[in-house]
Amino acid sequence: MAKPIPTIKEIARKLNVSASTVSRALHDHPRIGLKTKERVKKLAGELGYEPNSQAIFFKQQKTFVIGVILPSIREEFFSQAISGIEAVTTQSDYTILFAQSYDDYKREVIVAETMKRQRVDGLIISLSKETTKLQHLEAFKEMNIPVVYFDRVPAGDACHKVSCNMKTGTVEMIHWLFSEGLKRIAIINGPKALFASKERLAGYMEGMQQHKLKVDMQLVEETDFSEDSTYKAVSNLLSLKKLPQAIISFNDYVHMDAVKAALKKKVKVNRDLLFVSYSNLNITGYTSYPPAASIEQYPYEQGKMAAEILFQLLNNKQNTDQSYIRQQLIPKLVLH
Amino acid sequence: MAKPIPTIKEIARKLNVSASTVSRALHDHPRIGLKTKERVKKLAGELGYEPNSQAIFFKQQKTFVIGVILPSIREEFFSQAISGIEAVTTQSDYTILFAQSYDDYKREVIVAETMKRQRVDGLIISLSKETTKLQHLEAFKEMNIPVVYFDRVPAGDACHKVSCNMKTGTVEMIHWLFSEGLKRIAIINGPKALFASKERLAGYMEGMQQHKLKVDMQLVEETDFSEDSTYKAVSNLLSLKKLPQAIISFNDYVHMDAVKAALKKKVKVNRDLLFVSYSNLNITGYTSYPPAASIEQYPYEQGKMAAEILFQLLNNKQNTDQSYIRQQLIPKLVLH
DNA sequence: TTGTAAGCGTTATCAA
DNA sequence: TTGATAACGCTTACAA
Repeated sequence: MAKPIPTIKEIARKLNVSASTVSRALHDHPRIGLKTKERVKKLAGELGYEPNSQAIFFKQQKTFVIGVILPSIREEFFSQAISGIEAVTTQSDYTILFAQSYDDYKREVIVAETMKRQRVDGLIISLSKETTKLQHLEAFKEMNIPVVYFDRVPAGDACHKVSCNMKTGTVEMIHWLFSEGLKRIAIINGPKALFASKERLAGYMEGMQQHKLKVDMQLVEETDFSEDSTYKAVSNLLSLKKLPQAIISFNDYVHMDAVKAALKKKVKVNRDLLFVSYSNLNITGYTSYPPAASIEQYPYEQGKMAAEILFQLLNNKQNTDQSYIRQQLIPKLVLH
Repeated sequence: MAKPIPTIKEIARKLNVSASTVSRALHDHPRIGLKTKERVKKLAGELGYEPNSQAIFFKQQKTFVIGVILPSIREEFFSQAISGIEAVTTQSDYTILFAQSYDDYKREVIVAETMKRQRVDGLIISLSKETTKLQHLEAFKEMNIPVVYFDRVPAGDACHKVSCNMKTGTVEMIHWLFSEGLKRIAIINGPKALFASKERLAGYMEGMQQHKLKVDMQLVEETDFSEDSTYKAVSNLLSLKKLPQAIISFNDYVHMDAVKAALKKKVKVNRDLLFVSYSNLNITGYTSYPPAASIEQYPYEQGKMAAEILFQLLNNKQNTDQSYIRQQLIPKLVLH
């Protein structure tokens, strides 16, 4: 059954020509005999010859593979993002080596190692929520493998990254809430380590101050994204003497858990207490209590842009220009 | 800036030993001098040596990469499945080359080609809903690359596959509906070409007959999974003279669209008309009208089993045993 | 205990 | 127009 894959050598042997001739014939090299070319192509077709990319890549020191590491593909945000990445890579005949960190720093290090060993030509990553150190990724740079971060990006300037300016988005959100007459605005933020959390907080502060609203730190809660943690955050907010009039959740998943918690506590969701969120995912459309407003973060576009930046870097490898590319998308407030 | 990745040769040169010694030292070959071993390892560490897997794989004629082709990772079903696959591959130091067919046959062919060129060691695939011909996948067999299908599997016997026995599941569902006193049971099935659709229909027929219920083909609708198509199916059912008492949707996404449609038509969902479904996805828990019952299809387990079968095949490559492995999971009816 | 050399499949360079 | 050869990085039989 094992009809082995023919190699150039075999074709050469059967045709009594040299391997290089076969190679050239298959590549339509200009100065190769027409007859030879045809003979070679014919036999190659019959034998079902397939060039061995492993060998080619090995020789070229390229793999035509880019690594993609995401916290969790189950989140619609990331599944959309990877589709954006895929849209770009397909065009360039690149493929995607995929792995999840499951928001676990150790796993992120391990899968990064694996991808490094696999010699991916480039890496696109959205950091795990636990990640603070970046040695495992700095290592790529040393090997001259470009790394592009997106969405969950490091704070510093010394990296290529794509993200949504959540500060701006949050300011806009508060602006809208204020215009609706709401002044006691709470936020359930993500883990402090996340850059995205810092941005949200900064936007929260700035937005409140712009409208001369007092910032009450009791209104600032935090979740590690587990349902329990979000439940606790909601509990805390609902046990305050002065109840909040609106809750901004870190994203739509937190939002859904927050609503669940609020309903248990008999809150009249979006009547007594307005829930708003980030991400603007499709699934909220099917839920009982979608957020009254959500900030669209364009995951597909973020993925696409990250991939585009990566290819830009790959094509300028020898380029001495060592500046970093940083793109910020302007999020859009979507009312529901 | 380009500190190039050191190779075995360089280490050998700097240490005035041969490349083979370095290779053996790094692999803890038993009969290599302790001192040499240490010297080599030390320098390798200092230089940040990383074995070039490309070269190793090239030599071993293996890639330690398996291809995974899914219709759409945005569906929770498939994102759970790939996590199951990943759980297995990680243990064996394999990585996943990932691509989506977007339920487009042509795309499926293209990405399959790409993976073949990349010489994946094996392939796991869930077919696009358009796929009827399998040449693009037969080609893998000829190259001795094992292929394992899961969930959306071909009908024939001549392949390795994992799926949930949806016939059994559907019979069980009808059994339960009957026990709830419902007799006019409609089904919104998927495209006829899908094996999964055939199984559901077979189960529907059998279930109805078991309970001596008349099978009325007007109660059997079909959707191509688009919201419009599902809307039309629901419309048709609701315009029947004798209205159905229950609707079985192909999966939870169809279910959600079906409910949306029914609500537009002023149906009292799950009161006048009971909605049940397949998949038992988490997201339905957040929706206003989760299915009254859903058939758990164990996507994570299916992915895991498919990967396990694949590794079994990879480890028995020379094995002459050419029988096909076919696994069926028994789905579970989950009441909500 | 270590070194030498061949080989994996392909392509590029040089020579014929 | 075609052929011979070397090279990519690594492993491994065989030789020393």
